[in-house]
Formats: sequence, C-alpha cells, structure tokens
Amino acid sequence: MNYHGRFSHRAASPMPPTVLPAYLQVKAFVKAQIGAGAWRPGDPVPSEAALQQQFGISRMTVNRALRELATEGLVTRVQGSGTVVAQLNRISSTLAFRDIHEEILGRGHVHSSRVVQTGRIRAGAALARSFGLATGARLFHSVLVHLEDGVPIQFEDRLVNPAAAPDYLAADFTRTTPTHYLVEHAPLTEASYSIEACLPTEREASCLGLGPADPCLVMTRCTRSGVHVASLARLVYPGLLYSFHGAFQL
Amino acid sequence: MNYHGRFSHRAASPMPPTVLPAYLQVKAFVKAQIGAGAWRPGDPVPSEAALQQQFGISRMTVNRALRELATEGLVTRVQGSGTVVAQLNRISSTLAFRDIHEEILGRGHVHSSRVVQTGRIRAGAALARSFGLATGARLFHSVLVHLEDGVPIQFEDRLVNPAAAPDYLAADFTRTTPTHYLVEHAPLTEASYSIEACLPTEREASCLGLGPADPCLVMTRCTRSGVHVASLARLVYPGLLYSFHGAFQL
DNA sequence: AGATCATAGTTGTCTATACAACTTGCGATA
DNA sequence: TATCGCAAGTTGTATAGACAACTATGATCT
Repeated sequence: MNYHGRFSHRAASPMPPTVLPAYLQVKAFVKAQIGAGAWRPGDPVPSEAALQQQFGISRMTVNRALRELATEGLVTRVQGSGTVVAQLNRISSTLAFRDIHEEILGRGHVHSSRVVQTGRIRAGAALARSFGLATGARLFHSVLVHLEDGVPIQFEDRLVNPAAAPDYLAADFTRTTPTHYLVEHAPLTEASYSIEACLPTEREASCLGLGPADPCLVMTRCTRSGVHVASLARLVYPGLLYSFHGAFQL
Repeated sequence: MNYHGRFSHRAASPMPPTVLPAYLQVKAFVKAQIGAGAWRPGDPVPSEAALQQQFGISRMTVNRALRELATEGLVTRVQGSGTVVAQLNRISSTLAFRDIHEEILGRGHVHSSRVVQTGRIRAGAALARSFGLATGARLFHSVLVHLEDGVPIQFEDRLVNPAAAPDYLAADFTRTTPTHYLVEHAPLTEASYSIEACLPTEREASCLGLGPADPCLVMTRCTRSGVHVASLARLVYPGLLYSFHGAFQL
C-alpha cells in the first residue's frame, strides 16, 4: 500500500486537521478501551499484526503507536510475548520545575530578588562527600530571597562547586538567578530532588516574613554537570503561599 | 542499503549487547554534545539529512532518534524550520505515585491500615461543584490511617462519587486500599494534584501521633473516571518522616 | 516423565521511498 | 519599495519489506 490521502487539506482559515494521523488513531483507540475499562490491567492488547489488519495500515505505524503507549506507561511490551495493559496503580506525571524567574513571569507577576549573602566556605566532611571533594575544599555560597510582586516566595540557599562554575560569585544575582547562571555556564546532565515539609530556621523565617511555627515546603536539589556535582540547593517556600502542581491524563 | 549486521550475536552468557541500536547511537551523540556544552540551548541540531549522512543510516532511523529526544524535552523541532537544542531552564522529571501499599512493600516494610471512619455525607455547594453534582448530593466518605511497620505515615481523607463506584463502602479497607479499589472499579482517565505544606488539623495530628505544630506534607488529589469526578482525596504525611523524591537524567 | 528441538507468533530494529506540510529566503513583479 | 510567488530545505507521516531476537507451545526423542 502506498500513501493515499489519509490527510485532508486544511481550509484557508486556521482549522484543526479533520483527520487524525493513523498512529494517533490507534493510540486513541487503545486509550479508549483502557479508559472505558474494557481492557483491564494485565489484559492482552491485540498484536501489531492484528491492529494492522483492523486499521488497514502498515505494521510500522502500529508499532509506533504501541511503542509510544509503552513509553507513556500505558502498556507493557515484551519481545516475543506480546503487549498487555500496564498496571496503572502508579499514577505517573511529569512534574516540571522552571526557573523561579520564569515561573513568576509566567503567572504574569513581577519577580525581584534580594541577595542576603554571598561568599566562600570550606566544606565539612559530609558536604565534601556530597560534592566528591576533599574535606576543607572551598565552595561558593549564595543566599537569596525571591519575591513575587514584592512578597517573599522562595528562600534559596545554594552551594556551588567552583570546578563547575569558577566565576559564579561574579554574577549579579539581582539580574540573573543562580539557576539561570548555572544552566548557562554548567550544562546540566543530572539532577535529583526531594520535597519535604519543615519548619523554617530562624533566618529563613525572618527572610520570608514568617513566624517560627509556619510550615514550609522545602525542596533540596542536587545538580550535576558532567563529572562534577555542580550545586546543592535548599529552596524554602512558605507553605501557605506556595504549592506544587501536576496533572495526569490518560 | 539493507540490513547488514549492525547487531552482534550475544555470547552464551548473559552479556549486554556490544553494539547499540543505531537510533540510540544518534540519541547518545546528541545528548553528549548537549551535556558537554558544545551545543547550547537555542543552537541548531544537524538536520535529519545531515545526521543520516554522518551515521550512514536511513532517515527514518534518524527521525526516530530526534523525535524521541523531542518528547524527552531535550530538543525542539519545528516542521519546515529545523531542530534546535531546547531551553533546559526547566528540569522536568516524572514523579510517580504508587499505591501506598505497594510503595511501603517496595521499601521492604509492612503495611497496615486503620479505618477511622466510613459513611455518607451530603455535598455542600463547593464540594458539589467540584464533583459536578447538585448541592446536597450524597457522597461516600472514608478516613483511614496507613502505617508503615506500625508507624503512622499517611492520613487519608477521601470523598468518592457514588456514580463512579457504587459499592465503595462495601470494600474492606483493611485488606485493599481505597486507591486500589478505585483503580479496579473505576478506571482512571485523569488526575490532578497539588503538594503543599500545612499544619495538621486536630484529628489528623492525633491520628498521626503528631503535635499541633509539626509540619505536614499534604497532597490533594482529584481523580476522574470518564465523565465523572471519581474521587477527591486529602493525603497528609508527617513532614519529618516522609518526602517525595525524583530524579532527572539527560 | 523429562529433556530437547522445531516452529509459529510476537516485538525490535532498519531500509528505501514517497508524499504532505511547513518555513525561509530569494527573485520576479507590480 | 513592497508584495507575491516560487523553490529549496526541513520535519511529519506512511508504506512494504526484511531480518533479528525473543517467547511459548507442542512434538519428538530418550
């Protein structure tokens, strides 16, 4: 079979395509079966050959559809065995962290920041281990408060590996955020984070205008650039003003 | 060109393949350039035709590589224009929520749960709006505490739409979690959640064995099943015992 | 009964080609 | 000058065929 007009021509005015690409039709079909509960977790999904017949399309197109569904976590494929509906007891969703500057701009608000402190420190044993450096190695240190429309929204305490960003302290953090500076100067290859609820330290509370018993969301983030651990950051958000959001869609 | 042995035969002993599939080689090449900082955000990525020449493979294979890199968020593709390195100022990582039962089992610990309360309530105006029901509509209500090795780890306050799971209250929540029951009986099509830091209510504190000033991580989750809003849940974790984790890798 | 082998069925990868859809820049035209 | 149209380049989708790798099953042999 050759290409014979599965697409429609667009009208002059901006219109969505009237016909979905074939691989999307297959994906939609499978999703509909799963979403309606007709195919339950563990149930077999028709083989590529069967769907090829059913839709009258080529195997590669079916393959693309099922492969994408597999990377989305909706089905599980085993070479030689077949495709089954995945166990959906895990909701997986992409949680995206943008630079705080862009995040605030994206909400249509004004971002500003106050530099609390910058300088160099010597790494203690634990810290040095985190960075893969010798005890006593020098690290850059910056402490900032980010404000959204003038309201403190994030306290950022960051340690930076001089090997990854030698001129870090020369940056003007009222004009460019540490995150942005690091993305520019030390390409990110790996990151890990954890989110917890804590009470603020005394300094954090005063910088964020909080009381000592006001709960905070704390993100601890470790970023790597190539072989180096580039930075370790503690980001503290007022619990009453800030939350992380995410969504999942079949 | 036809298929000429880009794969190596496996040895009898379980060995990783000595030759990577071609599309993975292309992906690795592009990732390496980005990771090393040679190609910076906004820079153009060689066209499919160029990479096809460079690697001596077919265009479809290059296309698959670049398409996957685009869905991973590493590059941005525009039909007619070309491919550029994406702005990586947003770290995006998949945060996976598993059923608390499986999560605890996965840590090699024992899960148990205590049913605090189950019953029916009438929805107030705000609640009814959330569920897309009329004010005064009946909702199922369950309150549980989940324990990990006997230690309270999650307080679960859940409202369920009877239209989505008519027999919800008949379930034995000491044997199957509400999440698991709902996944089984009301296939999930959509979910949204937010994570915040709060102080526990009086009942939450007493159920979790916390003081009134101990900060908590609170996840509020709304799940849909087809046309129905199936469930609204408030999941409270002790801030000192629990955190969410995630990782990102280029 | 148990082990071995062959086979059918399934997914994984790759190719060569084709046409569609879109962007961009350049040249011709008004 | 300004605009239009065209052509080259790029990505998006689709096909038919091929071989590789793996699984599961059943038949055969010991």
